[in-house]
Amino acid sequence: MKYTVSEKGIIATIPDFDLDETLDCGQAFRWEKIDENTYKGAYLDKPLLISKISDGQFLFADTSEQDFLSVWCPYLDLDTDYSEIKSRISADDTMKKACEYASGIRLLRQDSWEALCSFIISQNNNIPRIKGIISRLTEHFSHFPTPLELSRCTPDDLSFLRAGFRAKYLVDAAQKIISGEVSLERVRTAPIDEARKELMTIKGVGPKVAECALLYGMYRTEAFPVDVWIKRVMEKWYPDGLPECCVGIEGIAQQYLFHYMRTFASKEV
DNA sequence: TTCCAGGCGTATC
DNA sequence: GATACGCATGGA
Repeated sequence: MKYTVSEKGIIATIPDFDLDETLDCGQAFRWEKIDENTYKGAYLDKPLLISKISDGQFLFADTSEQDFLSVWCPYLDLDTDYSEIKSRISADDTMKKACEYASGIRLLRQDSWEALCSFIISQNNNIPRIKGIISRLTEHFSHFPTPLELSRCTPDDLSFLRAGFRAKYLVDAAQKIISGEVSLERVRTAPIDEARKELMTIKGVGPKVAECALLYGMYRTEAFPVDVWIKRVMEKWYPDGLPECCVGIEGIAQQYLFHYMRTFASKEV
């Protein structure tokens, strides 16, 4: 990772990276686009202003060199070679097109608890409303609430969220983590089927939410969330399953396919 | 007004 | 195990 420290912040050269495609593509919900080339957000309650300053050049402001290295590099998955990943999965023709269409996607290494909550909130919901609920959640607690903080709430206490029927699911997730009934650390390293099973003991966590928590919150790249868009992708191009070149990184392939189908192929019909 | 949004729990067969 | 239906909320 090449970078220099300037008065304005850290200037880093990052290949295969697009702010919109990575921070505003439905994998994270706390990033706010404040102008054409800048996003404002936080991770582990550390703030960041990140701007594209030219092709492949990004400014990290409102942060320190230490946090750049220990927080933002891992979070943005900057040590992973996405050119290599894209080259590998481009052995498949449709995948090649999807990679070319949204070539700046990166899989964020998000916090597992926050991702779990975010995707519990996401069910039968739209992205603007998901963002609103999470924003009210973090503002109310002045940070993303811990499992302990949420476990002490009743669904009624969370009515300010306007999360509807999902509030009770958040409380159940928090309580199961505090009781030890579910351990996100155990889930993180468990064989994928056991991991899915353990997550799905939480009320409001079904196959889709479990898969999203694994992929986006635990960097389990073999997790493959299937929503309506990916269902269409599979019916259209992969009726017999994903190609061999995607084995082990189905979740990353899914990111390219999701974006491709939503913003491009959906125009065909 | 009605439909829908990166689903899931429950009832019913 | 498959399928239908309700669910909170708010924007289109």
